[in-house]
Amino acid sequence: MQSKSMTKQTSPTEPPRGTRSAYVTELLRDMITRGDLESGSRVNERVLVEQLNISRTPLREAFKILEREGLISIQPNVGATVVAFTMDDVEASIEVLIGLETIGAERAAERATQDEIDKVAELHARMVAAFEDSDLMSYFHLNQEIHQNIIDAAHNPALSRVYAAECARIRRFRFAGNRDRSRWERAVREHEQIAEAFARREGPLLRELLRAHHIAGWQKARRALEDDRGAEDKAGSSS
Amino acid sequence: MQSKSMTKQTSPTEPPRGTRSAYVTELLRDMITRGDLESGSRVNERVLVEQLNISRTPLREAFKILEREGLISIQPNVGATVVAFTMDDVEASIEVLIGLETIGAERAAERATQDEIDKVAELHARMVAAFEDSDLMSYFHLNQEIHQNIIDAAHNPALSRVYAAECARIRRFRFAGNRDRSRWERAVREHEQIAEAFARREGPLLRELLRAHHIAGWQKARRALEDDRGAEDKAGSSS
DNA sequence: TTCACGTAAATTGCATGCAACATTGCCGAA
DNA sequence: TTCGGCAATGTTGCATGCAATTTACGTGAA
Repeated sequence: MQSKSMTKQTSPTEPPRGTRSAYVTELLRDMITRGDLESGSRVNERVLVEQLNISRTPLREAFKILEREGLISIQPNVGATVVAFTMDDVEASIEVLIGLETIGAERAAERATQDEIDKVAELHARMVAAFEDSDLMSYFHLNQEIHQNIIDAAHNPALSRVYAAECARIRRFRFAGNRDRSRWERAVREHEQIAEAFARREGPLLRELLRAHHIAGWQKARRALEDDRGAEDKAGSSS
Repeated sequence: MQSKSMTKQTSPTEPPRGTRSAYVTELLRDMITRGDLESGSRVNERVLVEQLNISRTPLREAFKILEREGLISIQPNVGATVVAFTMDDVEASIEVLIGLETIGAERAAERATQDEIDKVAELHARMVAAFEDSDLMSYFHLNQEIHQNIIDAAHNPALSRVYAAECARIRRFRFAGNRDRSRWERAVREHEQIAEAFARREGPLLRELLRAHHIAGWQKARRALEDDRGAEDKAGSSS
């Protein structure tokens, strides 16, 4: 910890490749997504500087980036806090994501290359495998990747960009969707249909399948999150 | 609500209200929108530091923000350049904006308060007045404000946020749309219908009117911009 | 000519010190 | 007690210096 020279090992876990700024941005994003930094909590510069072994300059740059991404909020002369989402906020984001996929689905069905279709098929196969292994983490990531790949197949850079950003904002609230096995199984079946519709370039069908998929997933996730939140409120009011 | 940022030069003793970081971010955004910083050109820190009379720290923070907004691009250890849009890039953004308004229109028709409807009616009246005065600048800003207000009436914070961000990205390319009087007149008539549909809460109609409005506006703007670009290429500013 | 290479200049990335602002805690008055 | 004000502490905002990297340039060889 005391060695602050240019050693490659700053911590046993992560090597800071690229710029410090980008490195710490990604690190903080992960910490927020994973819940290491709680919603609504203050984010102290000094604490993070010591914890992450970097100086304040790149950290503050990361703050600015994350603020623009909608993950933290900075009050001038006061400090940064992790943005606290209400369930309605998340729902609003989902509504936006559905809208974006609505545009993307039809365009993707028109414009996708065969390679892109194959890629989604491959990701889907791997996702099914993850499901069968009950590997929730891999499943989750592959799931996200499939959606992003379909969007990307629309060949609209602005769309890809906005979609990715909005996904990142609410990622931390979407784990909860597939916690019970029955919903999870249903989600996999939905994905099966989605992958097929995409492979057949059936834009309108793809669009509707995606919409239904998101709505169903969010309903489950919302309920799970509300349970969590209720439990939290009862358990940990010791902050 | 006058033109507040149409100032040109930075006096030696500026009034940087708020943080320097926020101040310089807005300044740079305006400079890009206005074309003071050309598309594709390098953005040198030292030059801006001298020109804007601030130090490198807030400037570099502004760079990070603007990069996340999609206005500039930063290459590590090399520097920042103003993002150069192709016509297809702009069209992609418009496609996204249309998609966002599609979601927004129906929700806004359902959820708008009477105050919000009145506000749009008032903005519309002022926009018509600007048109009759041939005040293109005011017209343009009121136009943007109307669209944003309709979106805001959907009461979806994520949507408002994303829409505003995407508008800001391509603002500099949308001036060209109403340069010939006939298109401008037609745009005003379209806005008349839009305002009415909104007032009557006719969601689907509003959605279609907005889509048609954007497509028509963009077609004109694209042609105008392509003419400009062609002329530029001939005039020859190569560097 | 063109290419290669090494050095100098310019530019960026980051750490750190200082000043400004906000927050906390204490003390006294009502 | 409660409230207001003031000092002490902590935190943020910014300027600046230094190291690392890139870019520009000049020299020489093929």
